[in-house]
Amino acid sequence: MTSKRPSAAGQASVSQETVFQAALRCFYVHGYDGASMRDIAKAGGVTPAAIYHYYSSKQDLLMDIISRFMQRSIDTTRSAISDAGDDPAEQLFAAARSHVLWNASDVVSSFVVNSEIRSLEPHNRQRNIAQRDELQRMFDAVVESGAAEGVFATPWPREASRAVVTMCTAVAGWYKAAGPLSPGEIADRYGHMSLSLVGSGTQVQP
Amino acid sequence: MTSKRPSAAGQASVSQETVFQAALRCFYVHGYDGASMRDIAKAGGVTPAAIYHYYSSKQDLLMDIISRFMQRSIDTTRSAISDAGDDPAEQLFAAARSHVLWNASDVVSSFVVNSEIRSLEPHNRQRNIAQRDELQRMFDAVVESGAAEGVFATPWPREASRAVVTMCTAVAGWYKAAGPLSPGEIADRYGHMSLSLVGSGTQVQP
Amino acid sequence: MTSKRPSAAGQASVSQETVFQAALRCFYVHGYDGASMRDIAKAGGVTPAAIYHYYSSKQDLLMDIISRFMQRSIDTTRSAISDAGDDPAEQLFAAARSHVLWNASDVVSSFVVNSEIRSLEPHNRQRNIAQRDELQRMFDAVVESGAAEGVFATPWPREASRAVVTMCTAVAGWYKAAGPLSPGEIADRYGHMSLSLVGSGTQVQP
Amino acid sequence: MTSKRPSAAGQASVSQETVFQAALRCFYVHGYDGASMRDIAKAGGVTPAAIYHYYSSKQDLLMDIISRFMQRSIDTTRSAISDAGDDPAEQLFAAARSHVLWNASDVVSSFVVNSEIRSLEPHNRQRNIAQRDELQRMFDAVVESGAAEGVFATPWPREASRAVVTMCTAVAGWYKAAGPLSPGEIADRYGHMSLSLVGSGTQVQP
DNA sequence: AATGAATGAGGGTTCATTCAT
DNA sequence: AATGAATGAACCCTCATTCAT
Repeated sequence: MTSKRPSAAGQASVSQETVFQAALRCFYVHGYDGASMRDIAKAGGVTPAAIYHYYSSKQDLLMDIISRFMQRSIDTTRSAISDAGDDPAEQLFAAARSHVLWNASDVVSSFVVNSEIRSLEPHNRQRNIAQRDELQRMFDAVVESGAAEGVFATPWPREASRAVVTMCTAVAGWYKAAGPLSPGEIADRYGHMSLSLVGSGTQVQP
Repeated sequence: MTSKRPSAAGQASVSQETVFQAALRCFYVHGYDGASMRDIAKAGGVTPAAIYHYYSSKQDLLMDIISRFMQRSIDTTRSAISDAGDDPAEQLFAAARSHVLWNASDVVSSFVVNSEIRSLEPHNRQRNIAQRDELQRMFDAVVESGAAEGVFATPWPREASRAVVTMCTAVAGWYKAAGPLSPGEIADRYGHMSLSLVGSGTQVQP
Repeated sequence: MTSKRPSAAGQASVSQETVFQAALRCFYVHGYDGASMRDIAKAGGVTPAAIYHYYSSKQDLLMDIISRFMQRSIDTTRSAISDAGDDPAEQLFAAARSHVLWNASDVVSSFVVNSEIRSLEPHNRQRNIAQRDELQRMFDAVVESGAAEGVFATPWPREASRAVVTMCTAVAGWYKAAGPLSPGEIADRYGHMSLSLVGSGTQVQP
Repeated sequence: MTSKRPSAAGQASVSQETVFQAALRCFYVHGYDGASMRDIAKAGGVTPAAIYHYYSSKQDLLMDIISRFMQRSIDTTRSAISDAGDDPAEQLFAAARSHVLWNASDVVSSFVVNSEIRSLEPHNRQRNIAQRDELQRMFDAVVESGAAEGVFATPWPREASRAVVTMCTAVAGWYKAAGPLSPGEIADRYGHMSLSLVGSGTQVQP
């Protein structure tokens, strides 16, 4: 049963957003099973029972967190590609760059989204897989078109595409705001490494 | 504190190995917090209390699983590198290849090891970080020596090295024995992609 | 840490009082370690989990029982002494008498309080010792003033004072409501015996 | 079922004595229910299972500890009285004195014996009550004979006798070997206080 | 919108005890 | 005489969730 929450669409109440953020932080620190509804309530400054005004269950909370983030990942990537013109190399560079930036901009969400998929119940997991596939397919399309045009030399476009998404997503696992590199610098480097990975001969010289 | 188990060394009893495997499978399916000691006991065909003959706690079980796997990851990689001769390109190819093979050969362990680090208590996490660093440093050394010798063109050896390990490890996240590619084929491709990533001009043509 | 219970002060809820009484009885019959939370819950007609609405732990329950009783012991004794005028003999008689009456009036609490001190965790035990000292010191002051004024002949006021408190407290260990003597009669006799113990020459003839 | 141990009579094996002492200490520190058989085994340097060679159960261990101590309390008191001649005052002085000495000489046993009676199962508790009565009756006899002869002025020989035993036994609850008074000095004082308690006019001047 | 009280199920862990060796 | 392995029951406590108010 889905909650009475207005989902990604309508304006969520202030309290709901508070609960959402509290849950996100708790799942990040303790994991889905390790975080209790009491923990979340305390972190959000509300009563455990109050959470059930916005979410029908703990699972519902997790699903909201994951699906919202994934949808924005998709939207962000789509925009980056469509703004990059027609050159597959420019498109891949832009897609990788934006994916790194997006994940580095919210490492907490990114980590939860990528580590708690297992905690989704079958029905929700299915929807999640669809979103992940949608994201992956955008990268696949870019790499495959580059391979078809001959600008990417890789003989395995599918593996390369998967590796690109994987390594860009993983940035959230180690990125620290206090590190020596800015998110933009890291994103640039991953853009170039992605081009290397697919065997692009026309990659912009760093 | 730690159990009477002979650790990675001596011959563990049959029952202990049974418990170990049962715990591994349960952690894989339900996660550390999601798996109960009763689940593990049932999966191993023993009593919950019997587990405590071999492991002092649930945490002790997780630590054994993780540290054993990490140690073998280190040993495997070290052997691969030292058997590969003096050429950094050959070394990186061999290291990436063996790392993919190792993780694909035991996706269950690999997944648990790479997703339950958060569940380690501070003391154990510290030891785990040391092992992860040891593994990463072996790849770093290869990439850096290649960069110093001029056989790797990458301007960012450190990021490239991290990306290589990341993407090879992640193979366990999607590899299925029933897939179209054999582990050896996948490993080969990742070997080559790793060389691309570091800008190797001397990579063997696939 | 400590529960939300209003302690000795405010009005405790009916359910909390029920739990308190159930725990008291269980500790009396089985001892602290021998009584289980399930026993207590059953005795109070509630669920085990419900107990944790009022008390944060089994230890918290014990501490509430002990500290409440001790505080009333102190208050009772203080009143008795201050109502007894200036004569140390009258004061000691009154103090011993009221202490016997108090302990005989609630042998269950008295027994638990005096036999489960060991079960207190260090922090709580410390607070308990302070209360016991406060009670003992009131008797000490009376005996010492009597010795100083020469109305008590005992050469060892400190030992005598301790013996008085000991023997009066111990009444709870054997007093039975069905016995041949009323609490008042027993209290009178212990008042006189206390005067004997300190070598009072002016004790009222029984 | 009683154990195969040779009871208080025959020569106990060295190991059994070790187990006995370990149990005594554990019961002293943690209480009967609070001490586990594993605790006792560890304290005695043996295996939990080994304990069952000497004692049939945990309860059997407690009973052995309590009944041995009580029997010696009785024997000690009987000797003291019979060695004291015919004067009830001398007898009471000697009995109180020896009882204090005995309890102060083994505060650990004394504490366990006097605080774990509740932990005895019905059958064993009955036997314990018989021993306690036997001890009390020896004091009663002395006080009553003194009252009959007119050398003790107390109008309540029974209460006085109980108070004497109580306060002497309780010495074990606070006596510390490092204290300012030697056991002998404390015993003397309690002997004199006992005479005061029964209203003896012929008590030896301290 | 929000709460405090309550629940039944289950959490990790320890228990006294047994038994084949 | 002594052990290591094992058990079934029970331990204290916390869980997600409900519901009258």
